[in-house]
Amino acid sequence: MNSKEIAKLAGVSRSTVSRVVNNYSNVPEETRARVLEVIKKYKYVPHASARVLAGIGSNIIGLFMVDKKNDTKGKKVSMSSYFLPFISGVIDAANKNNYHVLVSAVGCAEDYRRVQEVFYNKTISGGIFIGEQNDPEIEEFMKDGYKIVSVDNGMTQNRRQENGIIINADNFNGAYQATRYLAGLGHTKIAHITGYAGQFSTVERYGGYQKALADSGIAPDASLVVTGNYLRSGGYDATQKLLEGSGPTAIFYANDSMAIGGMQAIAEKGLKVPGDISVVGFDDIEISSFMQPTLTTVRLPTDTMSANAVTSLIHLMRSDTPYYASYVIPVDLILRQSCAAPK
Amino acid sequence: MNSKEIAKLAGVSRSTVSRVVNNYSNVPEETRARVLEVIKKYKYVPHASARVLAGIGSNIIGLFMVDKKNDTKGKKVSMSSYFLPFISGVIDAANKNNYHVLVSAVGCAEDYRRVQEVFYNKTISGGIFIGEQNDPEIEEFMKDGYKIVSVDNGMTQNRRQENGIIINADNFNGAYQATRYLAGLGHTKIAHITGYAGQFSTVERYGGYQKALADSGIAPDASLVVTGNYLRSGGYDATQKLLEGSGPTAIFYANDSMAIGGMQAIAEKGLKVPGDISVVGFDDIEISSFMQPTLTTVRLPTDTMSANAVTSLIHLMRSDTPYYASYVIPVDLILRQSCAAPK
DNA sequence: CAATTTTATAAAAACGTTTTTATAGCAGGA
DNA sequence: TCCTGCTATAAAAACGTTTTTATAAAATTG
Repeated sequence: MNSKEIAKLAGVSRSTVSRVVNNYSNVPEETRARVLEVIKKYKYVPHASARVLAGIGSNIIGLFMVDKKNDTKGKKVSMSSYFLPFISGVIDAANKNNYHVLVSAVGCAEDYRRVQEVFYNKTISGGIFIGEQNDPEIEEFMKDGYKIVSVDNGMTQNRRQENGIIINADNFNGAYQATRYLAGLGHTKIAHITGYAGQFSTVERYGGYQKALADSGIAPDASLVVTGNYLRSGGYDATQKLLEGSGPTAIFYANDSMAIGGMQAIAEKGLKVPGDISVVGFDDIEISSFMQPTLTTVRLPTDTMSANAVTSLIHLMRSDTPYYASYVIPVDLILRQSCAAPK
Repeated sequence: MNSKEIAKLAGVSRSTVSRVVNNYSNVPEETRARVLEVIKKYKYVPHASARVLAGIGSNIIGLFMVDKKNDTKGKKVSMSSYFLPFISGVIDAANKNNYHVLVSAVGCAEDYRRVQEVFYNKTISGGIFIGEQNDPEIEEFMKDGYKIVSVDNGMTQNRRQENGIIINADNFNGAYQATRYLAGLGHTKIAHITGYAGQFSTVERYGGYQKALADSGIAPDASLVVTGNYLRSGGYDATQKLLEGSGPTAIFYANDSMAIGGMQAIAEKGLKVPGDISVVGFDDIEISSFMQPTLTTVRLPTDTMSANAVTSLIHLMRSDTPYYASYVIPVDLILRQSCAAPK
């Protein structure tokens, strides 16, 4: 069933059907009603591709999850735990605004071909990237004028020139709060397991940690900082390494996954959390509130961020003048059971 | 940049460009090379909508997560924990076959309008539904000839007539294995917290439990069966209720979420898992291996199921003769720390 | 070497919309 | 009354492909 047939059945022209479908004003009530009746009767829904082709633009946005920390050669892209609430939030916000969401994962360079395809072939009219990215491909897309919102992005600092929107959690402040909290409990030997080396969030969280130490009058101790990688296994390994040296009384992990891996290493060493060692994470992934003890952590406001991403993108897609914007979303420290004053 | 311009630049006609793009055989090597060069130079990618319109069919499939257990009035649809690996698996399998995935959540009747839209307007050429569904809407879609694979579906029994594919985990056998395992450890007072009343998986898992009791020579005890709802809070409530009566020495929960809620209730009662009560779940969601103690459970083979769903759907989309098929995927009992012999 | 088949490729039709242009009918003003 | 401007709507053009049809040139056949 197409608009031509509907037109014939309603005794009007295709143009009139189109005007009714698109709710234009210049069609008298009587005609409109007649057309709508036929549309309803035959369950007519305009062909999406035909509309896009005619210039109305796709109502699909892309959601791309960038995760290159994992080995993805031939294997499937494993999604970071904190992606799920994002996906759900983005879909929800998009649907509310009458958009559909095409979801894809980007794990290796080859995957960018697929992303490029949907941008170039006009399947989507805008895209949201989530996850650490400082990939030239995304810069390229922005330069080409495609509408892009980048969440948790590594570019904030250096590349303010492009056309696009960047949304980040306040990594620095979250780390600062977490570390200050530990210091406030009386800890002075506060260790830090960092994120993946070189990533923006890693640098920011490390920076917040350092500033908090300084503001608390605690001298930095290089032996208490171990490079991690945001993975559970990395947290486990880094913690083992850390516990070989002069023992800290508290550890601030750059994310929850590593904290969970670390707690396992701590337990295997025969130490108690928080009795012997206090632990703080970052992200507040679902598992964290079910650990024993439950994990004190910095909550990533995923709902705010996903909703913000969608509305920003829609704004970007509707405006024709390119512009840059950067949002930093505040975070909260969630107090649970994994911290205590040092003995 | 469109095919007309490419044609002009390469000194050929649009038809030839099309034949090159689609890798048809009847174009000589020399011409093909010339056209490909221009295409590459100008980064030409054929307009997706134009191709669909011309009859080539969309290369997008829909992935619909059905979850009506939660209150979704105005709120966002919260996704069940076991959806994430599915999404990831489906996207991965689809991408391997050159399909993109449009993801949507279905929480209320209104959401079906959105789903209907993408089917009717030809945005997608097939769809996968995940989650308990016995909704007339899906039946309707199947009847209308749309290509559909339904995973974890409630229809298996009664509606074999439709055109579509149904994939289920072997719920009955999983529950059977779990219960037999508990009986094998020496338990005789084995309780069961069921899933959401009326759902197919609930019935099957309950059935497996009953059969295992019978095969183990244990008389069924109605006071040891409590109706749950697949939610964490439901597991908590049901367990409290259960522990008021004559105490069981083991509990088989119809899913992990309820088992996790239940373990909390058990701990609050001052009882130990597995010392006082053994616990088995179902699904093997990510959290389960991080509980203290780690949770013995029945693993849902999500990878197998998602890959199976995609390949089945592609098969369905490519064939023109409608048919019905139903797959039951075997499951495994994963032994961890939450079970022990009764005192 | 003429007749026929095959090959290469151009031109045209089709897909289903939206948007622009055109036109007929009619109301209002001079 | 005649012109002007507005309303309702039809017709046509445009969007960018694929597919079908047509045709000229080249190769093959007897």
